[in-house]
Amino acid sequence: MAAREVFATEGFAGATLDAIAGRLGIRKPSLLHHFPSKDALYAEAVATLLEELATVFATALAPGPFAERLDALSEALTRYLAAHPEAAALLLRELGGPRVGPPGAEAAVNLLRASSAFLQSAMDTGEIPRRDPAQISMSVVGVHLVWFAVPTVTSLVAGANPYDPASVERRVAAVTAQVRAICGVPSPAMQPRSQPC
Amino acid sequence: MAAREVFATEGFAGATLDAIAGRLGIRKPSLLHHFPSKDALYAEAVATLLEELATVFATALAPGPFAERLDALSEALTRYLAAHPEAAALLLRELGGPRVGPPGAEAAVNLLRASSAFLQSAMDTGEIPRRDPAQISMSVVGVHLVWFAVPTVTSLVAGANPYDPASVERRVAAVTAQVRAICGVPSPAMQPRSQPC
DNA sequence: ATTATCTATAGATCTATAGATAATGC
DNA sequence: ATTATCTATAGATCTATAGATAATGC
Repeated sequence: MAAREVFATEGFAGATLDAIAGRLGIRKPSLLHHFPSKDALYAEAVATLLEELATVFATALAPGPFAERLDALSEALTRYLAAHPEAAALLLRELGGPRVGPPGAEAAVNLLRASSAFLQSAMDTGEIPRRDPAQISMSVVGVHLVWFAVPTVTSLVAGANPYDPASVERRVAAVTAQVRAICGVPSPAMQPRSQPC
Repeated sequence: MAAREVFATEGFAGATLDAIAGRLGIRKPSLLHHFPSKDALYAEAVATLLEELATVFATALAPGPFAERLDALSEALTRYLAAHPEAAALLLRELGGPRVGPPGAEAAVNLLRASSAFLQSAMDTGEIPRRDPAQISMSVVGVHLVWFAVPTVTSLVAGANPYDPASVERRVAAVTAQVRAICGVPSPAMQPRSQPC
């Protein structure tokens, strides 16, 4: 949606109804015909984003061994964020701002709790070492979001447009390995010293 | 500074000069007596934040073995962000928004390049496996920032106020281990399988 | 540092209009 | 075929407020 992009780049207060309507090719009063207020428009933008994320989670977390499910989740999230350039910035703004409230905060917290429960079950079966799942979940979210939330900085530091297909592939590979490492999954590439002797 | 907090929580457009002046106990025209414009006030807030961060980097990166320097940096950054509750959110807003430009973007990119160079030197000496330093630097920044940038969500997921002293200690311990893992530093706690046999 | 004031603009409301659809009459 | 209704759109307008300036006080 056009509103998402404007809210993501300009912030709630900086996003004007004129700008959003302009992107849609209509006038401000027409936009307000579809939504009772700017707040309602914002709430809808955030809600649909979180619904899409919940779908990504549910799809990626299909049955299978822990490491594969973790990789699937990392890859699916990265591809979603790459395909929706406004998503990461909007999420960070929404979750951090004073506007956190239903439905934004609750839906996001539910996703993070699902992630923590997923990690907890892997700890219970001994697949990964016991750690505080909340500490890991928040960090994994950070790894995923920041790369796409600050595209200008990312492209300057990485030397490539992060939305570039080749760039996305490199990010998928890097993030998958990094998330494994954070969770404590033994990854051959990350632990060259742990070869059997 | 009071302006930092308002910019961080409300965003640039949402931060009113009245709100900032109110926190300072003065009136709006008095605030504009010290700064020529709102933009100048914002630029100053971001610039001083990045100068403080540069100091934190410089202090933590004192000579020593790579792993110790990395831990010192993780700890120093976490303690700085915990002591300045508005810093993480302001950084993410600034680096992600359309307002990225001197001095914000340049100073931040310099810090990230310093971080990448630090990692590169450890790869050159074989202390950590060769990876793209930019991919690691951005992820490490994500790990550090998001935890403190969305305090409402963090406290709901972690079940504790992130600015609480005990909570900060737990975060320092978790982040230090996670950053080591992302960088590929063998950490006994994270790699129980790599004991000599 | 303040009070008073200026100017611009934002969200929101009101009224009107145009195309499409449904219900009704012949 | 006609009338009524529905839906989306727009221009004009209202009200509030934001950033900024000028004049003044201490």
